Amino acid sequence: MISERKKEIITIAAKLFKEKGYNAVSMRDLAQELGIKAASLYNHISSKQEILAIIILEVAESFTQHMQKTFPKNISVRQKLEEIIHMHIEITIQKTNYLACLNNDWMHLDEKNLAYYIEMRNGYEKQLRKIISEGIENGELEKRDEEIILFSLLSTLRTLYLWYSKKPSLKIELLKRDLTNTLLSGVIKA
Amino acid sequence: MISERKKEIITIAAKLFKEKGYNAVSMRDLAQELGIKAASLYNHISSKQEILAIIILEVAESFTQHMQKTFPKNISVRQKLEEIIHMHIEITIQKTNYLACLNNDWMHLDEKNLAYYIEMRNGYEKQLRKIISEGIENGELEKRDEEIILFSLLSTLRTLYLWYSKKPSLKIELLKRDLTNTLLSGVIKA
DNA sequence: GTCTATAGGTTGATAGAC
DNA sequence: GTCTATCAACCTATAGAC
Repeated sequence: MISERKKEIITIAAKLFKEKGYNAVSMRDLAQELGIKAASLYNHISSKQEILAIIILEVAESFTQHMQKTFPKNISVRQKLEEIIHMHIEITIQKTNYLACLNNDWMHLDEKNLAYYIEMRNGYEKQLRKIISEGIENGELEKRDEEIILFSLLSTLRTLYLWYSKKPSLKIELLKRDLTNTLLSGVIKA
Repeated sequence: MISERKKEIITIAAKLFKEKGYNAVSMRDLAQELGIKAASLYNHISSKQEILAIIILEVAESFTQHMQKTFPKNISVRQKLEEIIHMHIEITIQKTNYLACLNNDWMHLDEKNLAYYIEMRNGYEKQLRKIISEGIENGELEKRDEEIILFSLLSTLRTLYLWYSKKPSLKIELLKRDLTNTLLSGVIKA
């Protein structure tokens, strides 16, 4: 069980990690933001590492679960890609700071959690790659290098948090519509 | 003037910063990689900050210069975007580690250099935004939110280094062709 | 559940010998 | 141009009082 106080610590930590990075945020910084002393943090968490692991693994597991729900569906490749894009947008909006930590500080996980994270990331990419190659084979997608399609899609989705947090006025429905169209159909008028 | 030894220090530093981030690399780590002691580094550089600033500003200035060359050209919007995409690909290949530092550690620049960097980045985005809105107005580009086009393009180009370094077998010409097509025309077959 | 005090280690950087 | 020795500041984490 995670207490309310622990959740609060993790939420604030994620905000600070997003701004300055895991290594540049000290336990004193974190404690100060909560209005307590650094030593008091250890009544709620066991280490700085634990905070990082909770943040990163929560988002990573969320992506994995959603992918495993979408992957086996009996729908077109286009529909699968749309679902995945919308899922990334929703997680970005709900977990902006967590996502920033995952992107910037995953390499600072300890050995065991790092291995688990990389396993999840590889699994996710593998399934998305399979959706793309299915689309190329059945003619839904253009014949292009599948790694280029995979990573140009993923890199936009993974760094969405960077500019979404600068444009909070952007309506979710507009974002979903225009980003999906841009990623799937490009920008040049036919 | 930058001596050969100083260049070597900066090159190795960029490699380490890419792997672990600026704050997780100590002067002792850097010295060890060069086969000397940490104190000896200070015969060549004045501070750890100086190394970071040289790395980041060099790439940032390079992007700015190229954009200022492309921006005023009397060519179509499509051609301008193609030129910018190719420029990003070339800088990514030539300066992979420098680019990683710029992306991950720009916020650790000191006050003065941070202001200069942000000024350059804002200027770059402003000019690219202008190219995009020109394209929407003259009908070359689809009518979409211009911020969405701007940042979906930029986020792929900015994080290209992440996966290019994992796929060094990828031929530059294939990358230029398929990435340009994917970004400009999408992936769905018409 | 928070505090003070502190252990034990690492950090960036300097002084001065060679 | 590199070394050893060292400093002051900072780090994560623990012990024990309240």
